[in-house]
Amino acid sequence: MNDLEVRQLRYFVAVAEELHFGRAAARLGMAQPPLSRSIRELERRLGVTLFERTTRQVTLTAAGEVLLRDARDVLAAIAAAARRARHAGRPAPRLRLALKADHDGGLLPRILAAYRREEAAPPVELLLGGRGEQDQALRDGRADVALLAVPCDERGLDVEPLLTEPRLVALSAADPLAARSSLRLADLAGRTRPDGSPADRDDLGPPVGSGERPPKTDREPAVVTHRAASDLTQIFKLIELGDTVAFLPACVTRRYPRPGIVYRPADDLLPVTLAVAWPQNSHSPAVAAFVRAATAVAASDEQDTTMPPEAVTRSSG
Amino acid sequence: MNDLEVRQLRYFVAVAEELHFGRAAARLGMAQPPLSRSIRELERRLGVTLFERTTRQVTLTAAGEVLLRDARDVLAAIAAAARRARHAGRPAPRLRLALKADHDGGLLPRILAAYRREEAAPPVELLLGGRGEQDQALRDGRADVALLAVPCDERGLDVEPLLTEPRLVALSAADPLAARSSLRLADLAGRTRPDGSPADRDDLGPPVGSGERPPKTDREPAVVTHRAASDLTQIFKLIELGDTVAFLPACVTRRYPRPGIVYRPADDLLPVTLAVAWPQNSHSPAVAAFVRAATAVAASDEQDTTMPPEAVTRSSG
DNA sequence: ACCGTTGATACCTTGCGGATATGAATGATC
DNA sequence: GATCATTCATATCCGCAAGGTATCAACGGT
Repeated sequence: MNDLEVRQLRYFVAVAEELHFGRAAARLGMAQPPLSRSIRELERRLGVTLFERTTRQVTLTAAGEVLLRDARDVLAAIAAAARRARHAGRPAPRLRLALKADHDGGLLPRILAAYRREEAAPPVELLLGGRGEQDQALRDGRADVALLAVPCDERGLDVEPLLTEPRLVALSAADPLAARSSLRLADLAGRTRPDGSPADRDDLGPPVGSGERPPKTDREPAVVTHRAASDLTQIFKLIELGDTVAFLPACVTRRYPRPGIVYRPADDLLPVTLAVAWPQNSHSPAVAAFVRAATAVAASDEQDTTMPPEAVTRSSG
Repeated sequence: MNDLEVRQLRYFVAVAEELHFGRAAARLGMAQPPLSRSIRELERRLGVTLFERTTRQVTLTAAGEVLLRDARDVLAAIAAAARRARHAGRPAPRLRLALKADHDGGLLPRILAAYRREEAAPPVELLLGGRGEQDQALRDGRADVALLAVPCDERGLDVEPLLTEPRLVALSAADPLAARSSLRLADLAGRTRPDGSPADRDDLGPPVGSGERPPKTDREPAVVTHRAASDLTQIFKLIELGDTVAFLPACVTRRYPRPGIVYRPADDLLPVTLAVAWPQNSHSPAVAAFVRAATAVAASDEQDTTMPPEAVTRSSG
């Protein structure tokens, strides 16, 4: 049939991103003429011109922009399909759970216990990652299910909220602001967050573009991390040095009382909602079992919300 | 690279659906040996066996089942991408709005008026269809935006609820039940709905499989429609004949008072929510304009909810 | 006016996808 | 239990389309 081919989409995305046939061809590891011809063939099949080209510059048409979005999605979906199939073909496929270390609202042990009591419960493989990596891992087939903070990019995912809890500002005990009992985000001007972004605004929310870099502050902070710190111990180290602050869910702050660090509420710091998420077309019984377990634990936890969290018995250290 | 090809996925889906290489090859319009070889090549690339085959029967492995879901999605996404690109390449691309005739909650005229006042508002092209066709039209690239009833299959879509309104049972004035002022679904046992499904249960909800047939009743009704009636006039004809009942949103019943038909509330008939929906990766300004218009109209309408709907001035007939 | 850049064209080569012929294995039949 | 039919796999050939090289043509900057 007159079907689009994956190769054509790959080529198209390369040219659309480079806006230069020569560079795109180099990126694809091929010569320029066959690339030009392949794009022409794609345009012929679609009956649509995708690029306006002169010998000096190449621009996307409106149709090209539309196709670019879809083509990226399709290519990602194909790669994800391959990954998922490969995983499912392993002799004993595990349930790959993506989460950010310690950001599980303290529910993880109970969720895992409830999960293991389910019928179809293959062993769980943890996939630890930084903020915003969980949804990506679900989409590209590296994970089967995730515990993540919403809002996030929910495209292609099913998301079930579990619990909402406030976040606190973690700052050095030596910080002047530590003397105050409550803060506002504006008070944090000049300080940075562990990922390098400025701390006086809360950029929580779905990441818009895929190739997004963390915005840089104009004035250089005293401490610059080469890579964004994702490990909590690294983060605490940075905070103790001053100049860096972090917004941490209450469950994390309760678990990590540290001498050099204080936690303060901030009025305009939005609470974070923990959710369980999975790919929309997943019909895996293991995923279903995990989701059941997670929602059951969260529901039983909600009834305890009336008593203060200190009153809850800690089962283990 | 070791990338999957669309052709391989098409072949795989055909074999997975037929579970027979010969028939699958016939369906694909090709000979059986190259099909077998192509599947083997796919398995080699994935490093996974997708089918257990003996000379007498072919079965899907677990990995095959996983890939089948993803492959169907990918193929649909590619076809949709092609359709969308073709449409976007037309000289004056229109905004294609999918909806079910008359099931617009009476909002459509005002939504269209508000939409036309927006900045980027290309002409609207209506795409009328039966229940459950709207989400499909969005997914496969035939429509850019839709007004539809939730719950529906929201996979790949963004959905914004507009208004919720009760549904009423439409039945023949000659029906014994017409004497009662209120019904329950159980009272409707034995009657059928216009699509042929039994009327004593409400199968509202997301359709599970793609190739689902409407369930047949065991006892044959007096009137059998060859195709499911989707046109309201056809539906009314059937209802007048008795034996058929329909669940219609209040906005429809208000617009169509008919002598031979009465509308009765049913206690356990869930209300229907009208929503505006669009493909998740759509960044079209026209779609954004339409969604803004629809939500604005719905919001302004919500304030009038306190007064009974009869009190609302009817602008046109 | 000249030169460099860049996409298009022409032509050749090759690898892969498809067809035909045939083999091998398995279940059914008498 | 020998035979046959069914069905997937293998062997081999062929044609086309994807990729490479050489070259042209158009446009911009100096």
